[in-house]
Amino acid sequence: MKRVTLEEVARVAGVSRATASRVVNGAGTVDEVLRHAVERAISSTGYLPNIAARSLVTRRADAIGLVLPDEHRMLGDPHLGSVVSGVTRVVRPRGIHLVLMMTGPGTREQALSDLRCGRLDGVILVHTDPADPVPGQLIRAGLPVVLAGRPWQPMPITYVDVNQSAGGALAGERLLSLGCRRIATITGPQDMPTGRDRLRGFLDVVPDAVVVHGDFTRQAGMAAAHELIARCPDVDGVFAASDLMATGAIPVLHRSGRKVPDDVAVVGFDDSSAALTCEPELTTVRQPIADMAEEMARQLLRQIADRTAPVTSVVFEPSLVVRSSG
Amino acid sequence: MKRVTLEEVARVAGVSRATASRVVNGAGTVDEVLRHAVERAISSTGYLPNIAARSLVTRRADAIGLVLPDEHRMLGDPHLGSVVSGVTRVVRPRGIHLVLMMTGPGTREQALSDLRCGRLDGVILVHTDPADPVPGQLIRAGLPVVLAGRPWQPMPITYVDVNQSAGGALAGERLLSLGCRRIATITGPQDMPTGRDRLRGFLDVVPDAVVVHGDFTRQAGMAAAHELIARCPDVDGVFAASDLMATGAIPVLHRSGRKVPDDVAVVGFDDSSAALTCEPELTTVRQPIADMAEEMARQLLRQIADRTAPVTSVVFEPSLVVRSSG
DNA sequence: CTGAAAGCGCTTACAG
DNA sequence: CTGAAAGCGCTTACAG
Repeated sequence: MKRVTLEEVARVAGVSRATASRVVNGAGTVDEVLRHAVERAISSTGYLPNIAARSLVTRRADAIGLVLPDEHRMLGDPHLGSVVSGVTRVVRPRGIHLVLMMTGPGTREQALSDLRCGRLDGVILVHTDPADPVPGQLIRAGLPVVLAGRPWQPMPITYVDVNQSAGGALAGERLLSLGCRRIATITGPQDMPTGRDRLRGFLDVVPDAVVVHGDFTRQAGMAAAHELIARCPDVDGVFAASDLMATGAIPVLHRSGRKVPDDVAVVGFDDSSAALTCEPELTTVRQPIADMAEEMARQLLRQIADRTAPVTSVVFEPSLVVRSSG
Repeated sequence: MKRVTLEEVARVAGVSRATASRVVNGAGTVDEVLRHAVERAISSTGYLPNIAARSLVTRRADAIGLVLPDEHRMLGDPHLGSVVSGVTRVVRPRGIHLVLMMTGPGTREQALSDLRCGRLDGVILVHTDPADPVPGQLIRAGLPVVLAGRPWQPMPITYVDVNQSAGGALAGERLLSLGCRRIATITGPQDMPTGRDRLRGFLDVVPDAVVVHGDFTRQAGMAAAHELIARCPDVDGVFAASDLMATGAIPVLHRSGRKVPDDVAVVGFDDSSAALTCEPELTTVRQPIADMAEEMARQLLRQIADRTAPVTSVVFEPSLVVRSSG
């Protein structure tokens, strides 16, 4: 099974390599007759273009990177599949490869050098943290990059996010409409935009809520529920800023003799798979992850096509998924 | 920021392009003095090799594909993160890219042509189904491939799997040692090796178990639990062949007035995140997914390095994770 | 150990 | 619209 080159296709079709190349790349400026001859030659020889040779001259890798944080934070992330699926939808039809880079601490620079040496045309950065220098370096180098989620500090970078505070408000309104009178929230980390925004939106709607701090993990949800019961025994509505925290809190509430949702309504955030496997099933705020991922890919492709494209931010609206817990 | 080429490094170091190339690639046959000169030139110029140019001559892409089934089956897959993380651990230090291909029906051929045109050096195939022609085509073409999980039909292909029947046996032994007398199992699909093997191993240990069929989904777990209660009201031990089915079955058991684990012990399979968010937490059979993924990557790299490497299969042993449900 | 030279397979001005 | 030719940046026999 030897490799078929353009040279051979051209020979079979009786045209020059240049013409063969034009029809492979869909240049409109080829005579019908020759085009057909080349097309026949392509299928009869089973020709596939050598991507490396093409890249060498076009200076495009036709590959983008999806840079994820290290395993500790990502292993349990319920959204990875949806993100990949969304990005794939826009990238695949264009023949662009999705390169997954799961980075440990200090390894994110890998993406930078892949970009610099032309091995990647651009990257989508997920879950950066405030100390991460990569986004800044990327911007300074003028390399195409899109952030998943608003950056920690304001910076001129394209990002896609969900309206986190609107999500918090949705949760608050739900608990209010359920008739809850003593409402509490278990927050996400307050040094993350996500954590802060969800809380802010929630407090806009339920200003007198009891606030207990958490960090999005299940363990934090359990600890917070204990604290909540002690501080506020008559609590009848809880907004957990992540589904994971909600799944931690519910068993604690149950064990304290409180029924969910009869005694305490619980609303989560994420609509992760945990929302469905928990008992009762979780009412939760949904982010359209796959759609957001599609948009990130589109934004990145736009930047790659036009290096001077303006910095953009796209914010999606969350929705409430009503199930049994609240 | 213009691109630095080997040519320039050579000029700065005062050597030929060939010599510069040798030190970049770590060929041992370079004089100490020249080597140092080149290394200095590399860092002073910030040189990064152009991968496309290198690929063109080495005929290696330095990229492998991870081919996953379409979103429907993968979105909820709890293992994606672990698989990626395991593969990354072996692939990254070698500078090899991990290309994620999430395939819809009929799209798996993409991987094949990427392989043929040299854009990928090999692929790891996850969750093939029996009708999938790709594994066969890959083998026939002599292209490097590793399967995640035993193939449906016997074929000469390298794969990595967990000892599924040993896992079923582990679950059976657990229920037995708990003193259960009326034991049942909710099976996976019996046209999948995974489903069959888990059942077989379980029945080896609990030959008189009541068997209800499922398909690994949560819905199937709920339906099966209803059937089970009807057919066998005194059931006191259940092995669900997936955690998802277990999380579906438990609430049904609860609603029927049976306490888990007091009245009915439940053991799952997968040690997925669902096992932790369910109440009570699930006792389950664990597969060392990340280790298995590492091994797949290693096997693939071996095949890429040596096309005549013998077909191998590596089978890992599962373990029982005891929590509260059984 | 080192360098001059060929060649990997493609795209793209440039002429015609 | 078409083709001859240059060139993308690297690696690797081949001589020396």
